[in-house]
Amino acid sequence: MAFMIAQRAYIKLFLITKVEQRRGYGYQMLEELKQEFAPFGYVPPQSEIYRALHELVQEGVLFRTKQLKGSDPSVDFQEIVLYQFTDDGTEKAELYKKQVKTDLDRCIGMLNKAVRDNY
Amino acid sequence: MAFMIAQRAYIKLFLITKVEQRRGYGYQMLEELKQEFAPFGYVPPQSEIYRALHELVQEGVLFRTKQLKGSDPSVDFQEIVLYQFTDDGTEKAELYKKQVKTDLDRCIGMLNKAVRDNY
DNA sequence: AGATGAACATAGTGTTCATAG
DNA sequence: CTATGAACACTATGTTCATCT
Repeated sequence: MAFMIAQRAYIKLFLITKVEQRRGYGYQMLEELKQEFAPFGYVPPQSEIYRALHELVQEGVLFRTKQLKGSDPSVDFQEIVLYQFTDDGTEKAELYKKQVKTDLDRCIGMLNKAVRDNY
Repeated sequence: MAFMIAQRAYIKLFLITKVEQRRGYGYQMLEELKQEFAPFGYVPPQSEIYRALHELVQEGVLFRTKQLKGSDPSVDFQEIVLYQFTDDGTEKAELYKKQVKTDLDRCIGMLNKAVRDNY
């Protein structure tokens, strides 16, 4: 058993939830996460978000569709990669979340123990 | 800012507290920590305990004294390395603990956020 | 078995670079 | 500046080995 939860797993969790709420793309979700974690002084690195998304595709949870960002192609040519759940992606995601939940609880327990025992 | 607290820092915290309670030696504290963390399925690796102790010595928090384990040298020749606080070790330890506390709280906050936001 | 230490190998990262509109 | 991706570099860690009683 590893000591703490990995950053990758932690980020994947949030990405899954974001895709649950609405189809999203990497850069967008990255910026949102930066905002959310700002109070903790934690800046999720760009590379980790993309690595996490790639892994979720590899694992068959998400699939990619490319698409132009703006509604008017003559104005906005920016191509983005949208992520959404595969057919059985929702199930797989739920399973994954269940596993991560166990680990989260374990980690919280260990950190609380540190506070209890040493302060 | 790193994502999570490092295992090294986490272990150093417990080692400091153990030395506060009584002078101890590596193997002994390792075994105690193994017991304490067993419920979490976490087995602190031997190498990390020694590395942590060496670092605390480097940082001037602890100092070492060698000593025979048993009371009767004709029976027990096992040499152990006892650790105790240096003159200003207590202060340094307190400062270190204060810093780690901040990080512990931050980590607990981030893990709780994960539970709140994704379940 | 108890006890200490270091060497070696690797995974998970952080940082930088490449590309494109 | 938005957006995606990969290459590279590093550091904390896991595993193994060495040594002694």
